Amino acid sequence: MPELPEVETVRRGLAEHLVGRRVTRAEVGRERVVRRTSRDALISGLTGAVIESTDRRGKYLLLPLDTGDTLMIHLRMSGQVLLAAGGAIRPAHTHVALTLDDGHEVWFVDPRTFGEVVVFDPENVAVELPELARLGPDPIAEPFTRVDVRRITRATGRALKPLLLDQHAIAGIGNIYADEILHDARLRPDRPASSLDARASARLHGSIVRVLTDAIAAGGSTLGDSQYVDLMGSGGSYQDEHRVYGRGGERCLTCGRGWVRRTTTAGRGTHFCAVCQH
DNA sequence: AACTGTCCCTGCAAGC
DNA sequence: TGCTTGCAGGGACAGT
Repeated sequence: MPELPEVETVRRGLAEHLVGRRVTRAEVGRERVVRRTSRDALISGLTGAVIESTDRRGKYLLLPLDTGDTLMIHLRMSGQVLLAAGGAIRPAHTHVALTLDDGHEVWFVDPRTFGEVVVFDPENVAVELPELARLGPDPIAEPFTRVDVRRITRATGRALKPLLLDQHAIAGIGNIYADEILHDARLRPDRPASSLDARASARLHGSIVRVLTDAIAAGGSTLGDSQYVDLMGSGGSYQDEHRVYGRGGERCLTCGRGWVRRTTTAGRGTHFCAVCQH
């Protein structure tokens, strides 16, 4: 499922192929993916617009347009953004198709339709896209220091895993990377965040940055079921470096002594090694 | 503030 | 083999 590293990989593909391109045609299939506004709003907001740059905050893809508006794409669980030749056969669940002035098409494909596409006015973000306005710091795209992590962990009574999953606290971390980050930092997911001393908190900061950076370098994680792929349809390879996620019941790769436990926290599958994580 | 549960949706896997 | 049921998961939201 797309988290910060996967969305960043898609963003880099968009930066390479979409910047400077004009949208000559916009088509919307299922109205659900444009539920925040409407089919007409998306089509009129995109037709004739030039994509000026690419940005990302957490899991939100942001493409500023020359009209002053910004195109936002959120992949949620099963969304994909694909680049294709004009006129190519569109896969099932292609809900938005944009034709570019160089003849290529950009597709938004999403079987579960949890994802969404919207054109909004960034001047009015607090009203048009309130979740984006309330997002916490992005650990890769924005300055993010150990002082930030210290502040975030001290100010709450929550456990580490739900805190990492909270997009208002830190933007971009989902279930896979929360488990991998906590394993890397040798911290239990159910440990109260406020119990971290300065040293453990600094370790957590290091793990957040390191795991996300490594995952971006690997092009993200592509699991068997969720089928994350980049703009060109290629999968990532970071799943080969997962040490706990999806390894419940296996011997811990890090300490070689414990077994990876799979529990449920915050309604999500949680994986950790009780021997090396405290 | 911080829990839990619900909803949205489809594909896949397990059970019958 | 073919059905039904359950589960996964991002994230907003409602209720406690």
